[in-house]
Amino acid sequence: MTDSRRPAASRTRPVAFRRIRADHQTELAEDYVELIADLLDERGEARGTDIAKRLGVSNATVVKTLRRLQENRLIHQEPYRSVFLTDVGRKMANEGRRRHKIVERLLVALGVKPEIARIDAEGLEHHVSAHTLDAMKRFLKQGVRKT
Amino acid sequence: MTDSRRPAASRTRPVAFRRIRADHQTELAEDYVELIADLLDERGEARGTDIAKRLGVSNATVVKTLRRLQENRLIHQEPYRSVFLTDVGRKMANEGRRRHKIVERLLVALGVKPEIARIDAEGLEHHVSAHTLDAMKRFLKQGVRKT
DNA sequence: TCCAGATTTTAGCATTGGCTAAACTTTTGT
DNA sequence: ACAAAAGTTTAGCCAATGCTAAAATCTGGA
Repeated sequence: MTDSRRPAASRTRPVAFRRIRADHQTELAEDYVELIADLLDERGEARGTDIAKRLGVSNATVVKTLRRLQENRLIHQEPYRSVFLTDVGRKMANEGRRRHKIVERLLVALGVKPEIARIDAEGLEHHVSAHTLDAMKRFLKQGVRKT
Repeated sequence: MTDSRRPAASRTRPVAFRRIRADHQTELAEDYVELIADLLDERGEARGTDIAKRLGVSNATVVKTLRRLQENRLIHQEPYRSVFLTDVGRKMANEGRRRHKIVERLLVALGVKPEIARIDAEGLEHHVSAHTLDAMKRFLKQGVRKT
């Protein structure tokens, strides 16, 4: 077909879009475990209501999502009790925080206002590949260079 | 409550998460119109099947999504015919391309490999605020410097 | 202790975005 | 011109993520 004559961008696209769809699946899970980790650190427990408040969604939605996270062994919880992270969940939370920090620091280094950097980083962190994250880290560490 | 004693990050979160959920709603629409714009530029028409191939989803899914886009006046199409963009759709596509280009160029400037920059930019472009985009533009324009 | 108020979960609904298989058009080759 | 092939749409399914209202459970104060 005309395929070989198409610009490379066209052929890479399905890959990119497939990854985005995959990322979206883990995105919510990551947000939850990070938030739960924060709450546990801050106050030793993480109740559904607190999660709901910070995420800006209803209680019922949180309950339903937590059930799924529990099925995926990221958290455990008994009815009417606080949520806790499994080892897997804790690891995911740490990984998320790490990414978040790097992205946020990068934005600030670029001159983005801190409050905005925090908000944007929340959305961006889930779509940064390992390679890009490394590049960001390198950039932050060693000042700069440019073409 | 304890609210005033919580770190600022906690209080900003609902804002961030709400924006992310909102972004997700427009994300698919933006991807579609950008893709349609590309196809129209490349070959003068954009058929459902081409969109499906590039997005990596089934034909049926594309049909269903296009119906929604048409309801939202972003595209128009007659059955069994090519899709076209409305003025609104065209504007959205241009805006998306602009953001995409800046993000991709920034990643490359940071040392990310071009293929990876392209893929990552596809996921990142929807979560970059106007302010952050400006910062990126400024950074790209004036070479570099660092704290 | 025990019940009233607060908290949490369940029930039930809607929308989005995915799929496959079947039905329907359009196009093409003889 | 028309039948077979190719392309497109419809039908009907599923899972995820959101909601409100009702039911269930927990807890603190009398």
